[in-house]
Amino acid sequence: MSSDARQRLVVGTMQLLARRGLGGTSFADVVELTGAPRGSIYHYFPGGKDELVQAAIDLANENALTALSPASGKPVTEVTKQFLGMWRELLARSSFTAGCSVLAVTVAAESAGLIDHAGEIFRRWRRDLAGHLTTAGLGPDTADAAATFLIAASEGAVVLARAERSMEPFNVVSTQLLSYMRQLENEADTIEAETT
Amino acid sequence: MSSDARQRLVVGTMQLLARRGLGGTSFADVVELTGAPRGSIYHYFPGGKDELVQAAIDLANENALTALSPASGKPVTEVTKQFLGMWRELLARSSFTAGCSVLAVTVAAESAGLIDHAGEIFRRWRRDLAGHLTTAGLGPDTADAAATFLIAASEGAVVLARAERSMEPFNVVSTQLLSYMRQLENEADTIEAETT
DNA sequence: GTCTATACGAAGATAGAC
DNA sequence: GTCTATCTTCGTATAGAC
Repeated sequence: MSSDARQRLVVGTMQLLARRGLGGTSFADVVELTGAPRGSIYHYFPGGKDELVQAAIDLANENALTALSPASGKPVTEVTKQFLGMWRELLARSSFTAGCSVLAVTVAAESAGLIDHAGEIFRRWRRDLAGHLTTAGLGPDTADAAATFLIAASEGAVVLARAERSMEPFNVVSTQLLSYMRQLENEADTIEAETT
Repeated sequence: MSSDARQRLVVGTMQLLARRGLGGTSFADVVELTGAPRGSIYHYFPGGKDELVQAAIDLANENALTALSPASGKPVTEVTKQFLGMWRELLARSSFTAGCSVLAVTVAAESAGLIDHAGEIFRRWRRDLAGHLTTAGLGPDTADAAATFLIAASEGAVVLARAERSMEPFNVVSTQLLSYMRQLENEADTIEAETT
């Protein structure tokens, strides 16, 4: 398979971005981690680092959407738990050394194109998550707002957990978020009961 | 004043960290931005970049605590607005090119000491903010949780706003947070009314 | 498709003059 | 306290052989 090296490069770059940030991720690091041929980088990514990084956060995007898809059709709290679980697992498996690669790129990008790409990914997450919440019974506006809130608080919680090297702040935020979402769920059920 | 150059270096480093991240902040950048003498860096910070960055996020810490202090003694929603206002102003003044320097260091730090330092700052913010919320009438546990929630969601909202180059996600999160905090305020008032 | 070699600049850090 | 010069390492990127 000719694109095997390419895929390894993308996966490795995503992991390194999540751990060391954009400036801390060099080609040498990526090659060392993945074992991919050095010559493959510019073969598959003639645009250089920007193009490789873009592909890496695209992968992070797809991974997130995939991780969220089993929550489709489930209740609001289940969707919330699914999203939180994704981040909790990342923190646990990495012993708090990894976070969100899209966030890492956002706060360190030097090219406007990379920032815009990160922005599109976040928009995509917001839209996708809002879709799940709408399916779960929330009104469109409520779902939109809740999705953005959920993403922002989760991202922040991951950063706090990394900095403190502890799951505690993440757990605190998870509890608050679940409480908030449960309430939205109840309000939606109440409205539905009143109007049917 | 002999420490004038030192102060300029620290301020400039903090600003650059907030804009370009840790890896994107070089001594050359700092010297150019601040106009400080090149020779001053290792004179005031013999520990090199780590020591300078540490001083920079210490300044960010103090700035945040100072910005929050006028909220002391005010209601829960006022404390919340004060905290959110600090970040909103940063986003607006920088046209979405700047964020939190402590977050930037957290996601890109290569030395354990720097991460731990960032962790201590976040802990400090959580404690300080919880103190204000307790003064405002929340119970200690509720105040602790709400403070962490507020910080996490704000940090995440700043990242989303930067990525999308828009205040919209930040506004959405602000609204949700205020709604949540208002509710805690009401619950606390109710309990107080019942027990007095 | 992948390799080695290398160009070229920039990074952090150090030494010694002033 | 500040300067210039320099060391060394590392970064991205390119060229050309295989």
